[in-house]
Amino acid sequence: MARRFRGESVHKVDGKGRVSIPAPFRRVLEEGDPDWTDGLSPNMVLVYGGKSRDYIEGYTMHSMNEVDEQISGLPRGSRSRRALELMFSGQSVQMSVDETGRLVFSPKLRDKIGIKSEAVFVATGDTFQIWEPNAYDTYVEKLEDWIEEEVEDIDPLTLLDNTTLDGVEE
Amino acid sequence: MARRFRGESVHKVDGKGRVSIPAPFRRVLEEGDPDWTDGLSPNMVLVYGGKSRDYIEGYTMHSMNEVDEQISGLPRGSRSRRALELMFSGQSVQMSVDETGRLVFSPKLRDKIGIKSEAVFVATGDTFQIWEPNAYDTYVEKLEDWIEEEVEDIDPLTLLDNTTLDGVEE
DNA sequence: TTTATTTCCATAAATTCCCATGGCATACCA
DNA sequence: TGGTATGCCATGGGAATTTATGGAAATAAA
Repeated sequence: MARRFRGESVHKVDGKGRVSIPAPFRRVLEEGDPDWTDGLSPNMVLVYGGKSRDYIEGYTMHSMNEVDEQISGLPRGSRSRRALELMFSGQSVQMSVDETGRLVFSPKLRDKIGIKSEAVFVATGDTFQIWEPNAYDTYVEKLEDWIEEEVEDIDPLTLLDNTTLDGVEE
Repeated sequence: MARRFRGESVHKVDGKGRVSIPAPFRRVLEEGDPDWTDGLSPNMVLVYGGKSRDYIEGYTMHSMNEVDEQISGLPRGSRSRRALELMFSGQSVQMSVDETGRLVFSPKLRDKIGIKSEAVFVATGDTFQIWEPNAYDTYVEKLEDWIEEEVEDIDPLTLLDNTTLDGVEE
């Protein structure tokens, strides 16, 4: 069972676009890179596709391979396959974490989500997301409000019971 | 059936945020960590999400895996899934109990529930809660009052009969 | 040769690791 | 059966690492 990303934290983005990856995330990236060995810096993939997404998604090499394989399973030339290929092959970058645990956002990436001087890293299971802080706050607030009103009960886990498939919007 | 947490106790929080985990809880954490073996220190997860919660929730690795898997079962991108991911992946931390049986609360965690120099650990079945002592007292009082007035009967166990799931909002 | 990238040092603050001590229990023993 | 040993538990202190982050030097690109 692969280790999962967990936690959220904010990091500075300097003029060159350099950002520290939260240390615990690095451990997961290392474990998730089949080529990684001790002193090396792990590889990973950032997906910035998805027109309406206002975050970038980070994958371990392992998770990305899984996605790639699933896509390969779709009929060649089918619309869904092409769409997924565009997003996960085209609109993504493979990069390696540098010696000091940072990665570099190209201007393109920064523009995509409007990052200026800080970025938020948020775990979401076997991937993580990178947000512009304000956008993230807004997102969290909305989601929390929704939880409050949806879950009269104390425990959000009751959400697991609602088989109600509420719209997969956006 | 997995071993359950039981009991409540107060512990000092030092300047670095270190707190001893009640020894009996440690035994449960050990049993609940699939990777744990004899001399090792068990891993565990603290969940601090939930806007209106004024406590932090402790999970064994096992319980947390169960939750994670259930969440993975929800439709990708659905609102409930995102809400749960935010709370259980984003707003949580994995950590390991140290050699001396302690764990470390980051300032962020301490702020969340207002912990200063002491913390209360309370068992709640297969998870436990961590409270700021005063907040906990208040909570307990309210709950006891509620029991008094709601349960004319002498035995609280009669509550088991009421299938009525009325939320105990604080 | 200018601008943009990488690499390579530098460092303060945060976090982990290691060692230490007083209390309590329970086990052991003569 | 009074006393002593043994061991775990709660807590503290300080040293040793690891992070996060900045800046300069070295390379590559335009």
